[in-house]
Amino acid sequence: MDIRKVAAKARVSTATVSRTINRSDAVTPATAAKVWSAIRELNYHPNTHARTLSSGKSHILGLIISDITNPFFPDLVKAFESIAIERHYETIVTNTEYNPERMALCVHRLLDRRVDGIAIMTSEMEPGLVDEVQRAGVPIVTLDTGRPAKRFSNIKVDYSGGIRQAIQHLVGLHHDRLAFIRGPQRLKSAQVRYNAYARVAKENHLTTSGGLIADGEHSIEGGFTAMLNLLPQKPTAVLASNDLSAIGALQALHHKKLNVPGDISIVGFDDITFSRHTQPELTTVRIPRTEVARLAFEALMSTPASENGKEWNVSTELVIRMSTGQCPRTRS
Amino acid sequence: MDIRKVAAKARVSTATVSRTINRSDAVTPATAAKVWSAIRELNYHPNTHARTLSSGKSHILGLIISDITNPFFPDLVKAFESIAIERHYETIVTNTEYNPERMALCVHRLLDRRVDGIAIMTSEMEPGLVDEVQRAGVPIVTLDTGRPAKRFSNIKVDYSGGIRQAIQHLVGLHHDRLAFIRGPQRLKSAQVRYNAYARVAKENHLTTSGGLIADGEHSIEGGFTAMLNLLPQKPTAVLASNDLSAIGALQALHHKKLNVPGDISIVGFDDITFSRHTQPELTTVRIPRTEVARLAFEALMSTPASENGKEWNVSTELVIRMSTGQCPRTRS
DNA sequence: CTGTTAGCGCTTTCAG
DNA sequence: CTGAAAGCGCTAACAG
Repeated sequence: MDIRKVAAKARVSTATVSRTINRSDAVTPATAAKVWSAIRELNYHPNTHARTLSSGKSHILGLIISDITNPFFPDLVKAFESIAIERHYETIVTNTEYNPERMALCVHRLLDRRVDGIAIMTSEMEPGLVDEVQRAGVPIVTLDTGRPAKRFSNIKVDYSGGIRQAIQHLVGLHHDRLAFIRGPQRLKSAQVRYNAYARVAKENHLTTSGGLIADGEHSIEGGFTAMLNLLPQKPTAVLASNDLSAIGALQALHHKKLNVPGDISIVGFDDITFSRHTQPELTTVRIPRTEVARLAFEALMSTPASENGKEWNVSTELVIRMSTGQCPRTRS
Repeated sequence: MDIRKVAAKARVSTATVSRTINRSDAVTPATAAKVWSAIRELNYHPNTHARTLSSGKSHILGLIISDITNPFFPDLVKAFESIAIERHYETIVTNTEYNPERMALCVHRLLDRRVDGIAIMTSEMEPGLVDEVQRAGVPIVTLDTGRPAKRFSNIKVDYSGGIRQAIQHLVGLHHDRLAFIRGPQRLKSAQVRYNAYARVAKENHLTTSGGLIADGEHSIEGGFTAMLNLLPQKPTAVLASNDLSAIGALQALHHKKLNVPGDISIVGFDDITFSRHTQPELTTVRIPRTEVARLAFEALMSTPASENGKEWNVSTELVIRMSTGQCPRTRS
């Protein structure tokens, strides 16, 4: 079942069949109709590999993430795939498992498959790999990594703005001892969040003594421990670098029979699905992942083979739920 | 950069290069060495599409799931991909979004990409589609759907056994009013769980009056509502068809200021990651998803082009955590 | 507007 | 054990 059979049945050349499949407008509606009906009758499906081979475009996109098991990613992946499907692209998703070697492997596999673009959503990236992709002539888009260059775009999330939204919310509730649970400082996105906390806290004349900073490793367990370490410093509110560690903090407080937000307020970052279901529901800074996915796709599509990419900005949104309230000391 | 350049550099024919790449043992170690070094020097990567076109094997597998956003799936997907990579297969993951039309679309897209096998892990399946895949000559494996047939394998999870484990655990704790939160009855896997509950409860001479059954839709919200509806019937323990609805039940009880397991015991099903982090930690029946992924891959690999598939069994495991305890009425 | 034809890069007989 | 050559199924000039 190949294009020749269709051509024969429709009594045209294979070129014409190819043209009508590709919706070239250089085909008379009449002949196109003949071809389509032949296609239907024979239940013909073009061979994508043959297509790729001769056209040079695979219509496959690569999406690299850290770990599909991390609740940050599923929404992103889902959104990216939906958009891709809509635009008739297939997507291959690969996990780096936070491992640089594995990241290199992912990139190479995608390059071998001759993908038409690679979206790297891991907030870490070896510059060497970007080069390689660029040399391969494949558009690439990353999350918070580097500046636009040849075929290279970047999506920039306004983490600082998000932290500022959170702190202002807390300050508005009269909190004055604001602790921070950091993420792994080797992650650029975690660094940025921490720096923003330090800066904005200072702007608001809040103490940021060492005791108010703890490391939460961006995990529930880490957040739990971090919160326990923070407790002796009597913070009135705690800002976590991501939702997972905020959830850990929530559990630690529950464990210590402290009330949230009665005794302490908690704010997360990311707005993973589960944040809506914690006890109490978590106030958090949302990263609009659907939007990120959309921009990533757009960036890949809009980067003509030889042009420079651009920088795409996305801003965060404070989602106020039940884990934040008036500072206990200032309540009537 | 193609196979010809390599052949030229190594001073052999393209056939020989092809053979050494494919590790045919019809190549002298000496010539193979020459070829490999040429490959390395030129940094040659075979074009997978050309390969697929002429060999007929794409080395791509399709993995169809309902929704990557459902916490049941990420582990499964991750495990499947790791195994696939290890064995040098690429995998394309697609979401049906619980929609039959979309499922058909997924299957067709995969067939168009000439995948070497399709794993459908959705616990729902149109028989028509299976036929189509079979006719296309592509091995297929499903989860709890139908009996083995030509190139068609099935993985059978022992849901009944799981329900039995849960009920026996509860009976051992002297519970006698055991409620059940059902899943959507159009899902075969949910039906099986419900039927098993009814049967095993009866075997143990427990009441299963209508009031002890509620619909939880396999979601947190659904579980919440279901639990509220169950409360007037004063169950001493509740078994949920999946963890999400068990988590909803937990929240409902918390909301009503009831203690788990002091007042009521709760058991979930699946053992999603988050079950370890609920308050209290959820006792649940684990479906070993890594094992399921492994078997699915194995099933696809071990189905020679024209042979019948087989049935692969996987059993569940009761994970006892903190949400179950002695029946309150029978405590000293 | 349609047909002819030369590849795309690799695998695979078939000879030798 | 190695090479020559015929495709795999499609696209893209180039003619007409």
